[in-house]
Amino acid sequence: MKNATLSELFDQMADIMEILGEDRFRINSYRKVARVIGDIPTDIETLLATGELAKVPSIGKSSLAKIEEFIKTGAITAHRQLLEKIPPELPKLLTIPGMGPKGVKAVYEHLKVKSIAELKAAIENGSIASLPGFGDKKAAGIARGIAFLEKSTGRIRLDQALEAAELVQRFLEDLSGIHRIQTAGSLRRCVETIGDIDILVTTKKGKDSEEAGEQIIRVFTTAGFVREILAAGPTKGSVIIRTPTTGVHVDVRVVPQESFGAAAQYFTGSKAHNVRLREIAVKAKLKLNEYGLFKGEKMIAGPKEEDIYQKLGLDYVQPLLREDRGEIEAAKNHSLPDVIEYEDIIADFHMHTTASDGESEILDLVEAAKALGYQYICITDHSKSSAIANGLSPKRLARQIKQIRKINESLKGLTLLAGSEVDILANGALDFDNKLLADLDYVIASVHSGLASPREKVTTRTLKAMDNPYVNCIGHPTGRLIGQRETMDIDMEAIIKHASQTQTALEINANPWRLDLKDIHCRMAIDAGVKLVIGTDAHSVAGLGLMGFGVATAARGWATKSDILNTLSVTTLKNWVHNKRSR
DNA sequence: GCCGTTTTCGGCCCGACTGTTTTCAGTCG
Repeated sequence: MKNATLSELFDQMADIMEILGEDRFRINSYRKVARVIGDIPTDIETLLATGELAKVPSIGKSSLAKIEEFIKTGAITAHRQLLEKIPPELPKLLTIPGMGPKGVKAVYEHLKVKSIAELKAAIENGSIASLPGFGDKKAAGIARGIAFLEKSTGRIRLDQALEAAELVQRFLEDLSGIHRIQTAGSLRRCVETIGDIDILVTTKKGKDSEEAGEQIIRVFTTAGFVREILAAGPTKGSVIIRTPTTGVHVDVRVVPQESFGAAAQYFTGSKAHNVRLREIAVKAKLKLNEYGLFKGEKMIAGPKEEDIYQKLGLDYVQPLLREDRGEIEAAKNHSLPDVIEYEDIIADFHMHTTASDGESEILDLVEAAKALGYQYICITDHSKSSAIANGLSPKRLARQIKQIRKINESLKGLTLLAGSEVDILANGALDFDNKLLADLDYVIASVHSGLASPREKVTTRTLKAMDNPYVNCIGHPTGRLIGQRETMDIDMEAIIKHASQTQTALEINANPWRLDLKDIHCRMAIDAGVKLVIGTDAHSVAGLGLMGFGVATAARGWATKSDILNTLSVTTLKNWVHNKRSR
């Protein structure tokens, strides 16, 4: 799959063109192409071959030719020519907060600075501060930017972001003069990783509301959890807050009450989605900004987010879909999907007990599931090959099945199903024989070893597992751990196609470390008619609470209720399982 | 470079904050 590489190449060309000071609209086109390619889940080579790529918006003739050249030769001439114009390390300077293309150009042209190391030296010997347009404060700011970059672990996981946001939110709730608090940005859209946290605050109406805003920013930026203030104006505060593991960038923005909807829309993004909206506004001779939608001087929408969309002639697009992945077109012609919601979930299909590597007993999980309002859950401990996870031997699993049946007999209000997370062995065989699997209600098959094997191998073994009539689902299909372990090099198109042919569901593992399948693959699977199942992979009672991350990921993949197994009644689910076994 | 219910040429989203400035450019989101 060359999509990621190509996306990077286009971004790199845009970086270099920015430093060279070329036409910004042209640069923008390259950025757009980079984003669009990055969002495409299918192999770009296939799309090119079928002619589909030429139909993708934002990819024009010129980009198409570059992509074609890359597929054929493994390089793009235009890219190589751009690289020849600047030192190879120079674009890296753009990653430093506070360094933009003009700054990079200036330090290179005046001081021959070609790398971050050389920039550091130039700051220390004072030559940066003496550049025209620079100064002591700016030099110090760049030094802080470098330090941040060196310490930073990059984007954080959704659960980490949520925790940090809650800390700030609780703090803000205690302040006076606040009308409403709303998290925005990528966190509200539940993107799998978060760069910085955006929190929107509206002030209560009144003549001193402006002053109240300033006061809020002042108090926020001087709070105890703040490690560093990046900016603090009358309506916007930007800080790095202390967390146990890393620093997190948090922006708080204050707007008047009547602008709440417009501001929520604006700060939720995504940027690409917003640009599209503002283009539509301009065409309708309107202006859209964070304060409202305006016709001339007159505000025609602002307090409510829904009204912004409505006045632009669009159906309301919920935050999870705002990525410019076709939702604007769908909102225009009233074909937005009615995506899955947390309330639709009545079951959890993936959890571990003390029998393998979990921390909770079956009965504890049962009670917790009841409290969550579920109708049924499925116990899925590891199989014997996962020795580190204390995987169950056939004998132990047989005993556990009996135990589960017994508990289920006396249960009221919840059905307890017996399952297993069976290892897919290196050759694609399963860790238990079919006779034992036949005694289970539901079977997840997962790869836990050999994740770095070649594409061919990891793909074939998973395909083979799907052929087994007792395998109902492939657990965490790509094996990735966000920020820690790359995805397996697996042929997702082949997996999805075979899942459809064999009536095998694919898991959305709800653990924020995994979110596997991820959103764009969910959408691809749904388009192919594959069922998805959300599993928390809980290793304790608390783990059951991760369901929301999985639901959000499904919704970001445009999943509706009917795409998700967790919405089926236990009877329908059993019929579904039976269906594959009797094929 | 891309695109077209005002256009195949001439447009292309919007505002806050900072620092270095005498009125604004650069950066960021």
